[in-house]
Amino acid sequence: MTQVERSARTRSALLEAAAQGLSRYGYGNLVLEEVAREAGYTRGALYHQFKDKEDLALAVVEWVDTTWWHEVGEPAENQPDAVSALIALARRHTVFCRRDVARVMMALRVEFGDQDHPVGREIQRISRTLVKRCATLIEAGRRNGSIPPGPPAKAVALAFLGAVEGAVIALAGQAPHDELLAARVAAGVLGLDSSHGA
Amino acid sequence: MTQVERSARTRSALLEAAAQGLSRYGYGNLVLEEVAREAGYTRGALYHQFKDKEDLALAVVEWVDTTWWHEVGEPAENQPDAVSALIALARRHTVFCRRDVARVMMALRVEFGDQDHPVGREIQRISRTLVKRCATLIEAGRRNGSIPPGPPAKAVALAFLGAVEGAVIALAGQAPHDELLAARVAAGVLGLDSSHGA
DNA sequence: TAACATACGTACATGCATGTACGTGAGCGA
DNA sequence: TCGCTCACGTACATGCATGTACGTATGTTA
Repeated sequence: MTQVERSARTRSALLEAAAQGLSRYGYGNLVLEEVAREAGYTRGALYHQFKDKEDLALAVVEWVDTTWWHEVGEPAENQPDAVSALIALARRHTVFCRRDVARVMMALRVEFGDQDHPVGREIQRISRTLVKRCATLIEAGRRNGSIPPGPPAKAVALAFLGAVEGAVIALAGQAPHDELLAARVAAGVLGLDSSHGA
Repeated sequence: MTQVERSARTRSALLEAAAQGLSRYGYGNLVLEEVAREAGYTRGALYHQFKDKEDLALAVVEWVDTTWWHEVGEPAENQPDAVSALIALARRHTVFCRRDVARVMMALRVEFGDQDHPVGREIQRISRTLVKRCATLIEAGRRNGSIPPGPPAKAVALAFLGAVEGAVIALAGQAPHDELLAARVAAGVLGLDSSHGA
C-alpha cells in the first residue's frame, strides 16, 4: 500500500470514529484514546493526522457539513418552489440523520451554546447560514402566497430547523415513520395544511 | 439566622447555580468550583450539602422535574379534551423554557444518550413517563375523532415532544413568537389543521 | 456557660486526559 | 543499496477537576 493511500485511509477511519464519539459523548467527554482504538489505531496516529483535539473536532464538523449539503441542502434547493424545497429539506434531513453521525451538530450546538470556543463558533456559523437560507425560502413562499403569513421569517426558520432536528433526534431513526412526522412538523411550523405532511 | 434556614438558603442557591451551569455547559464540563462561586460559596459548602457531583445533578433534575409538572404537566392534563391538553402542553412548555433552566433536561439527555449513567437513567425514566402520557392523550384524541390517524401513537408522541423541545430551544425564548410557533409545531405533528396553531 | 453539633472554608491527594518527545519500521528516491 | 522521510507506537510530563481530611466559627442544647 502506498503512503498517501494508507494515510488517507487512517484519516477517514479516525474521522468516522470521532464523529460517532462526538455524537455519543460530546466534545468534553470524548476520550481520544477511545477514538483511536475504535478506529484501530493509537493516539500516536491521531496526533500525527490532527494537530490536537480541537482540530479533530473541526475536521469532523467540516466533513459533516459538506456531506449534509451534498445529500440534503443542494437537492432541496433544486426543488421548483419554496414549499417543496422546505418539505424536501425536512425529509432528506431525516434520512440523513438515520446515521447517528448527524447528531454531531446537535450535540455540539447544545454543548457550546453561545460560548467563545472555536468549535462552537464554527457550529454557529454553519447554523446561521442555514437559518438564512431557510428564511429566504420562507419569504419567497410568502410572496407568492404558498406560505401563509406569521411571525418574522427568521423566527420561523429557527423554529423550523429546531423542530425538525428535535423530532428526528427523538425518533432516533425509527424508520419509516420518522420521515412522515418530520414533514408534518415542517408543514405545521410554516402554517400549511396537514395535507402537505403526507 | 437559624441553622435550618441558613442551610436551606445555601442549598437552593447551589441548586439554582448548578441548574444554570448544567444547562450551559452540561454535566462533564460543569466545574463545581464555578457553581459554588456563582452561588456565593466554595466547594466546601457544596460537598457539605451534596454527596458528590452526581448527587448534585440528580437533585437538579428532580427539582426541574417537579416544577415542570407543577407549571406544565398538571395544568395541561386538566384541559377538557386531548387536543387542548396537547396544545396547552406545548405552549406552557415554551413559557417554562424561557428560563434557561429548562434546557437542563435537553442538555443532559443529549449528553448521556443511552449511556449507563445514573443521571442518564433518571432522565430516561422521566422522558419515558412523559412520552407515555402523551401517547395516551393521542390515542384518546384519535378515538373520539379529534386527532386524525397516522403513525403509532408512541412514535407521534416522541416526535411531538422532540419537535416542541427543539423548536423552543432554537428560539431561545424569543417571546412572543415562540409560543405560537410551538403550538404550530404541536398541531403539525398531530396532523391537525393549521387553525389549531392559532 | 460549657459542651456539642452544624455550616462552611482550606489544603492535600488522587486520577485521568491531554499534549509532547522520542523510538521503530516500512516506503521511496538517488 | 544507502539514506531519508513518513506513518505510527510508546513513554513521560503537565494541568485540572474531583473527592477527602481537617480547621474554624457560629448556632444549639444541657
